[in-house]
Formats: sequence, C-alpha cells, structure tokens
Amino acid sequence: MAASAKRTASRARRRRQLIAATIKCIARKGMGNTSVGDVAKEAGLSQGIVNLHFESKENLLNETLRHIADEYKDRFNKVLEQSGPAPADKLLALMELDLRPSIIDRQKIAVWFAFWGEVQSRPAYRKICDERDQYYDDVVDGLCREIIADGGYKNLSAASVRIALTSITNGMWLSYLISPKNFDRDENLDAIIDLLRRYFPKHYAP
Amino acid sequence: MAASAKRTASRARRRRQLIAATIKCIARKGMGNTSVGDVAKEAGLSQGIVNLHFESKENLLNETLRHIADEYKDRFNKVLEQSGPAPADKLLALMELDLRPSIIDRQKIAVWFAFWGEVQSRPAYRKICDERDQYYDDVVDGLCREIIADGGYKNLSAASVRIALTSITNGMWLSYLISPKNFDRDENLDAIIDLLRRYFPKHYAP
DNA sequence: CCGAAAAATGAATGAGCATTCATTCATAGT
DNA sequence: ACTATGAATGAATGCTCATTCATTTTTCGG
Repeated sequence: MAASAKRTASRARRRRQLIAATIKCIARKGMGNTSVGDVAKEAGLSQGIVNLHFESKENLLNETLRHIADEYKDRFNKVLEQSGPAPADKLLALMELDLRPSIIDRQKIAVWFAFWGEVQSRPAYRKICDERDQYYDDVVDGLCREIIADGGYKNLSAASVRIALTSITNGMWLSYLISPKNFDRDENLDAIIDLLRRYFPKHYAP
Repeated sequence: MAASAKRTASRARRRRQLIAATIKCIARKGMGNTSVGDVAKEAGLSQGIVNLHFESKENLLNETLRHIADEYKDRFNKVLEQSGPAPADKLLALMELDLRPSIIDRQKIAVWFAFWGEVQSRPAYRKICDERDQYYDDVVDGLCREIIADGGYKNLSAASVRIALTSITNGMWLSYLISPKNFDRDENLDAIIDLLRRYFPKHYAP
C-alpha cells in the first residue's frame, strides 16, 4: 500500500511537473510553436516522457487547461470564503482577485488567451472554459441579488450588473495581454470600484 | 497603363481572396491546424499559390490580421461619422457597433481570438492589435471628456469610464466566444445602456 | 543484496507541412 | 497568328514533429 501510494504520488508529481513545463512553453513560444519535445526539454526530461504520462499531446493540453481552470477556481473559492461575510465585501474581493499580480501576470494571461484562441476548433476546451464562466456568473449573480435585496435598489437588474462585472474583468485581461507595459492595475481597480459605487451606492460609500 | 492597372488589380483581388480563405480556415479549423494547403484548397487554387502571392505563411497571417483590423477600423470610423453630432450619440453608437451581428459573429470572433492567442509570441500581432486598441481608447476617452464637460459631471474621470467601456465590450466578445448559444445580444446591450445611464444620467435619460 | 516491476530514455518511424521550381496556361501587344 | 510576360500549377524537397518501442535505469519488497 505504501509502495503503491508512493508510486502514484510520484506519477502525479511528474504529471504536475509536465503541466508546469507546458504552461511555461506556451507562454514563451505560443501554443502553435510548442512541441512535446520542447515541453520535455523544459522539464529536463526525455523526448518520450509526455506520451508516457499523457498518452498524447492533445491529452496533455486538455489537462493543462483543466489545471489552470481548477487553479483559478480554487483561488476564487478561497477568496469567497475568506472575505468578509457581507455580499458586498465578497463581490469586491472577487473583482480584486482578477487584478492581483499573481493572476494577471504575463505568463498566466498568455496561456488563457492561447487556449481561448483554439476554443472554436476544440470542443474540449470550450467545455472547460464554459464551466468556469458559468460558475463565475452564478456566484456573481447571486451576490448581486443579495446586495440589491439588501439595499432595496430599484431599477437595477442583477443580470445587468453581472454582465457588466464579468465582462469588465475579462476585458481588462485583454488590455493587459496587448499592452502589459501600459496597464495600470490601480487605475483599473479604481474603474471597477467606481462602477460598483454607481450600482450600489449604499454599499460602497467612498 | 490599362494593362498594368488590370494586372495589379488582379493581383490585389487574388490577395484579398486568399485572405478571405485564410479567415474561413482559421474560423473552422483553428490557427494551429490551418496549413497553406488548406487555404489554397479553400480558395479553389493550387498548393503554391500562397507563397506566390505572400512569399511566406507568416506574411499571409500578418496581412490577414492587418485586414481584419483595418476592416474593423473602417466600420468604427463610419459609425463615428454617421451617428448624430452629439458625443453621447456617438459613444452609444460605438458601443452598439461591437454587438452588431456582423461584428460579433462566430467567424469574426474566432479569428480575433485566434490572433490574440498568439500575441505573446508574435510581436507583429501585438503591434497591430495595440494600434487598434490605442485608437479605440483615444476616441472613447475624447468622447467621455466632452460628455463630462458638457454635463458638468463631478467626481467622474474620463479614464475610469473609458476603461470600463472598452473592457466591457471586449469581455462580451469572450462570453460570445465561449458560449455563443447562451449569448443574448439585447441583454448585453441593455447592460451597456444601463451603465451609460449611471455614468451620464443627463445624457442617456430613459 | 537480488530480482522483478515500474519509470525513463532516445533513436527510429512516418505523417504533415512550408517552400521551391520546372512546367503549363492565359493574356495582351504587335 | 505569334510571342513575350506574368500567373498558376503541383510534384518534389527537406524539415519538424508526435508517437512508438527496444533498451537502460531506478525503485523496492523480500
């Protein structure tokens, strides 16, 4: 049992190592120019290692996307748990998350866009991304409903706010991708806070 | 002269035809699985045609991105000219443009994201995209300034509104990419209008 | 310390690809 | 009708790559 546990642990570790190497390669050379040989070299291992652990390149890429989606979801859930109990605090914390240096960094953003760039032709990618977005939307929508109910805001639909908020952070990721030098985190965060104030003035007083 | 005119016209026409075929291929099969042979077949021409007219695949892709960026810019400028003289009307018209069926359609969006997916590793792509975004930002920023001055709005920075508005449409493109079936144009447009009303209540009265 | 089982290697294979170019086809001026 | 010129073809070339697998190395229970 101990042996088996160790063997599978080692196997899982190697898979994680290869996924990490894949992310680095995609960020540096782009999805189109990343070969399994490149990934193996990045990991300091031999040519055949990817097929040994993932059976195919396609599989490696699917699992890599799954990994970054899971990683994002974990951070997201952790923020939800750890931020103050009020829905308004949770909502602001989620928006802030998407601008944290550890999330909106060159490597991570490049990889997200690399996968999004192939969504149209790879149903497996679309499925994974869709699940993530769905979850994000549901949580944000729920928080908006609570805040609207709590504040008794009139003429404000949760759907409308949800659409604006989820779109805005994704759009900021694109600005960062295209022009990381000109991207100003604080300025972007201010824009989000300003927006929240306009929707929910009672909850985000200056 | 007539002869030369005809020859060059024919050459330009063939290049446009090949760019159109490239767009179709990228939308259908993805950037990574599009070969110059596929493009030639899509255009109903022979294997060597791409290198004859574009020298290299890289060049074909650069010119294809340039083409879609120019096409977008033309539509953008036309909307700017044709919409009512008031800055508020122009701004709304620009936001509407990004949701028009002819802009936010499966093929076009897939191609934009395919190129964005390679921005990190292809400086030429980044440059073209950056120019487009810069132009867009400048125009929107200018319109926001005018509206703010005209309405005498206090506590509202043009930068903040510009960031929100440009990000939001790009984010909507991502929603559409991931889940075109669930995408509701009207709902998204309503979200934008609602947002405009909150920034500029005097200019976008219900 | 042995030997079996798992993990890892890296050379070999073959498919797919961009690019080249000798050849054919179309056109327009004379 | 003839020919010079540019356009187009598609077979050939040489490269890159994912995948395979015979072989070597490492691990670990006994």
